[in-house]
Amino acid sequence: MPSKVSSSSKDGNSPKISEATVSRLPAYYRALSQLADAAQVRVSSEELAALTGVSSAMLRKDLSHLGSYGTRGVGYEVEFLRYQISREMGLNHDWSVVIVGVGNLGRALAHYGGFGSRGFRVVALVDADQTLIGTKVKCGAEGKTVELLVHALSDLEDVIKETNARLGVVATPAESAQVVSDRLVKAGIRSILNFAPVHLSVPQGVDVRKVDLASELQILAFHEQRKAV
Amino acid sequence: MPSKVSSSSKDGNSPKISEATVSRLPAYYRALSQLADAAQVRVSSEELAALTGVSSAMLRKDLSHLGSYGTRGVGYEVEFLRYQISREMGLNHDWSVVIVGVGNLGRALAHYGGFGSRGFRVVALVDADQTLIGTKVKCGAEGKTVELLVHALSDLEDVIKETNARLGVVATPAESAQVVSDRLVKAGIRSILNFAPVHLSVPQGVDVRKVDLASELQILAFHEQRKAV
DNA sequence: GAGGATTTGTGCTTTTTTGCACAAATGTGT
DNA sequence: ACACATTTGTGCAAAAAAGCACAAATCCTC
Repeated sequence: MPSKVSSSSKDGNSPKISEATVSRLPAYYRALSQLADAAQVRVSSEELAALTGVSSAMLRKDLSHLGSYGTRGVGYEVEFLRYQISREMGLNHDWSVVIVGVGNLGRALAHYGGFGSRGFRVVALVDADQTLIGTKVKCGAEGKTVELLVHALSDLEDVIKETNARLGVVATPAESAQVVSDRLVKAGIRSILNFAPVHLSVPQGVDVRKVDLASELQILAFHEQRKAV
Repeated sequence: MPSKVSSSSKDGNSPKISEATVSRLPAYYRALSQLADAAQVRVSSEELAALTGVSSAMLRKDLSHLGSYGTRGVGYEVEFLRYQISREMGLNHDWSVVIVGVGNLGRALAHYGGFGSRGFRVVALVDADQTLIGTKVKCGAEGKTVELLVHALSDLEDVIKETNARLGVVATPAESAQVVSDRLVKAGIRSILNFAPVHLSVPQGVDVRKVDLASELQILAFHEQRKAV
């Protein structure tokens, strides 16, 4: 058999990048962005691994799943690798995000600059609270803030259709999270980031990622307790 | 060898609960709290698993690492199991938390009710911004809010000593996160929850958990892109 | 008090993830 | 042109996690 057969870079069937790898790609991407900002041209697996807190072997294996983008004896080109990761993760185009729940957390998320700078744009705010509906909330970090109108929860479907939102953020109290989630799914959203401290049950094909602040502290507390011998 | 040798419930050496199990205990604890609030007395592994989004077999194996707290043919007693988990995780006493960085996110965290209701108490706020230092910020959810003074970053060590804080939350911009982390460690903090989008390097013995909002959205975006066939 | 219906706890298997070590490929210097 | 220093990519081994299936223990009914 000759050296290469047909591993065309865009096979129909994706080569199944493992979940563990996917969860680390954002960190690599961020570190590469930092390096690019600092005008660094090349980076070794050792250096990039140190920046992201993984072992260099793991980093290389992770990257090898995307393709063979490094040069032996040299390293990786920062901009090129960054582009490849962003393409693989779908960050080369913007993603529209709808935030449901405009309490303290929802507002903080709307303000958060990290979203806008990484291909995410908050395009809609929704809440059930009558006293919030119709008010305007600043979105985005300093530099390019936009004011968004808070829509009624009853208009959720329309808002999603109009804004073409693909990602939904649930920042409501625990009690309403499941109901909101159901409506997001019914409106066509298939990717949900959940900040409410409850498990959301969704039909197959819908992804939910949960961020639970209290849980994180509890995990820390567990280890902290063990340290105190 | 006879059936049981000496598995006394409190061995000197902890029986090594796996990290994956630890990361799920908070979810079990929360679900049990809900059930307790609803005055439910018993729960089966099947029911509790459904509430937390894991398989019943996994739930049982997780719980078996803590001890044998269920009754075959019956299930688990809600209050008893809840207590056992809380004890194991060190939630039977309060943990003092210092939040560094009182921007949008830091304030949202301070407000967040989920902390207080689960054994965590925000006891100090610290920031480097001169215009924030000395101002007062409301802490805790509705019901029992407390106003806390924002201290100067330069007083970090004193504040930690006075308040006896054990857990540190980094909610600063990425640029300052590593410096803040170093100072937290130097002041004796060995458990850090990091919201800044950078990897913190800390000496051995210090735990860091990272919550990265943008990363979560990126992971969702990755899967969302794959769905679009 | 015996038999059947439940439901836990766990040994074993399978899958996933991590880690090691080294061959393959590149650049460099003489 | 050739030996040598680097650094990637990867096969293989080890460890961790998840899943299966069933024996052991309990309750309920008659």
